[in-house]
Amino acid sequence: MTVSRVVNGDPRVKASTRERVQQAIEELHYYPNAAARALNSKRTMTVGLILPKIDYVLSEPYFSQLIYQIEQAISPYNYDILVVSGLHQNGKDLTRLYKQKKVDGLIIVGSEINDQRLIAISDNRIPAVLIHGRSELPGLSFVDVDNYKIIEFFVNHLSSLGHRRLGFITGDLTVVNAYHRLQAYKKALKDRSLPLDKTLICTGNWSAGSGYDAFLHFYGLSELPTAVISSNDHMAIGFLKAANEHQIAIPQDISLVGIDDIEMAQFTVPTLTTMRQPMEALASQAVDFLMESIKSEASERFSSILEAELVLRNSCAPARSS
Amino acid sequence: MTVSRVVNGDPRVKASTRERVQQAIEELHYYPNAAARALNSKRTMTVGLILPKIDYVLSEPYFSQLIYQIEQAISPYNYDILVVSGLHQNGKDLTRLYKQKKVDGLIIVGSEINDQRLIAISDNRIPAVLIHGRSELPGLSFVDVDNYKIIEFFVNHLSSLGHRRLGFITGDLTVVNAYHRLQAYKKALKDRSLPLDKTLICTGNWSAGSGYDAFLHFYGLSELPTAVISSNDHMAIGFLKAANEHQIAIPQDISLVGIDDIEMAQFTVPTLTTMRQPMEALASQAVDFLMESIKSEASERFSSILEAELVLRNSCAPARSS
DNA sequence: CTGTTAGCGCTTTCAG
DNA sequence: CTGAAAGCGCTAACAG
Repeated sequence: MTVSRVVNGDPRVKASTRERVQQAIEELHYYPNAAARALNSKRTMTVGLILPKIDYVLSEPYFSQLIYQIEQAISPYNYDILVVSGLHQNGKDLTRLYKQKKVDGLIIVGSEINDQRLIAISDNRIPAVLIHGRSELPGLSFVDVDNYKIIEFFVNHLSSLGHRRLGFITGDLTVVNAYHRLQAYKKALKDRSLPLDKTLICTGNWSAGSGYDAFLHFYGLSELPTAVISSNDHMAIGFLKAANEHQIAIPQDISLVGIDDIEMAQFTVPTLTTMRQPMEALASQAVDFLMESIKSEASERFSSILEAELVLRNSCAPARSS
Repeated sequence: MTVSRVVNGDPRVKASTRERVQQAIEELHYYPNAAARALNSKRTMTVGLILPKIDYVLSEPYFSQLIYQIEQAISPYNYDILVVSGLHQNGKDLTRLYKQKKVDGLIIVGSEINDQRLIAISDNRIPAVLIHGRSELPGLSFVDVDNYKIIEFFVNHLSSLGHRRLGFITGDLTVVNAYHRLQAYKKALKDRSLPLDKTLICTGNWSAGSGYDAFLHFYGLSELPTAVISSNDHMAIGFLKAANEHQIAIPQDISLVGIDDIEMAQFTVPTLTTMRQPMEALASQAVDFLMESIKSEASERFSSILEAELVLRNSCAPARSS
């Protein structure tokens, strides 16, 4: 049909015919059948968005923001997104969606360390990009934030305020990001020749509840840290809550910082000093990389590391002169 | 092919052949092509999830929870979900996804009052169900929470604590839910013969910032309300923040309640009394209704109104005897 | 510039 | 119980 040409913007159609067809399309509310198109064009115009395995992630507003940003970024390409939680059965085989030809590529959020699922993706040459993850696998692109810089900045910031006992609350350590942040903490202490005290490292799992527990852990120590770096805002909020219940004042007794700049960070008492994730850039880069991978059959890798932005609020104070 | 029969569990295959085919499928990592299937079976095994138009929704953890629950509920049906924000262009024509044959039906979250888009859906006999919405349109099912009961309960609760000046913070009044809650507030006051003071009704938009502003509004009044009902937790948290900054103690000076029971409601100071949304039930009912509508060509309507559950925490106190 | 032919990978329907 | 034929709605390649 000539219709097909009009729909696809093929120039080889007389202007007048095009007009007539356009009009008919409008009148009949005609939409081309995506399944039929996908069947022979090998393009589904859909990408899969794989959310992390851990189940509390979706209670974090952070992820819904990300979904939103990705949707915004991909919409100019006329793509839709299929959202799959890594949690359940389907998540086991990330290649399913692609092999079924339901999607042209995958965006994977917050992959785990040594995620075996990524190998299958690379082996099958599935266009894919990781957000908040890294991989050396051929064909796998990634976009991440510079975790080292974030932590290094905070360690410097806090130690320049006179703090020497810096506590650290990790995220879920099976997740790449959490691990990097912990490494960065250790390195930064070393760089500033601050002592590394293992009791000041508390393993959390990103949830507010685990931040609450982290406070309890520190509170049980013979000496409190004078400042604490939390691997995300969520845990910092839990920490704040526990501190409040135990009459430990933030920031007077303990300075506290988080990461992400979730909306709630402005509404805590005191407001939370944190690092804002460049979420829009993260999303749009990821989308651009993925579109590039889908277009070019050659499985190139793209990657970029973005910088977080400091948001200075009221949860830090100089260390008490002792 | 016999393969097709095996894949679709057709019983008319010899057991031995079935085994051999199964094995080949495993070995070759074969997955049937969804586009081809969709093309002649008229089933895409995908549903569209339409999120609200308003852009701050996605900063609410509430919605990501919902996405998660829907995903869980639909996965046994072997369906995937395509997520579309109502915000941008595509949202204008909700029928697009269906007409393109990309989805078999739609789940629409938090529709607006007199949402024109719904008419097109009904007219086109697109299987659809509203979550947090109502509609009398033929073929449109819905699942909602009993907003009247929620508000009525709170009004009774607070007035039985001796409060007579009850403030109310609305959500975005273009949204069905927000409107119902406001109506319920007015009705409940009337039922208890409490005076309706318009200055005690403050129009918010669901965001924490608007809750903050609501406090400021009440604070500017010649007399503060002694208790405030916020149409969601998010705004209650903003309110809490503003109150704290102005040395108004919650609950001593003002009692406060929210709705939703978002995770943060446990981490505020004081913790927030609220109503938990039956989110899992909401999601699974919606999915069941939708699957039913998709199966039966007859455009039946299903609906159910679920009850929220009280979560009593520390943000309410008896009114001061004056 | 427009129409015809063929085929994408499946699931019918109808024969064997 | 298994195979062969036809067609879902589109686009690519070729004629006209």
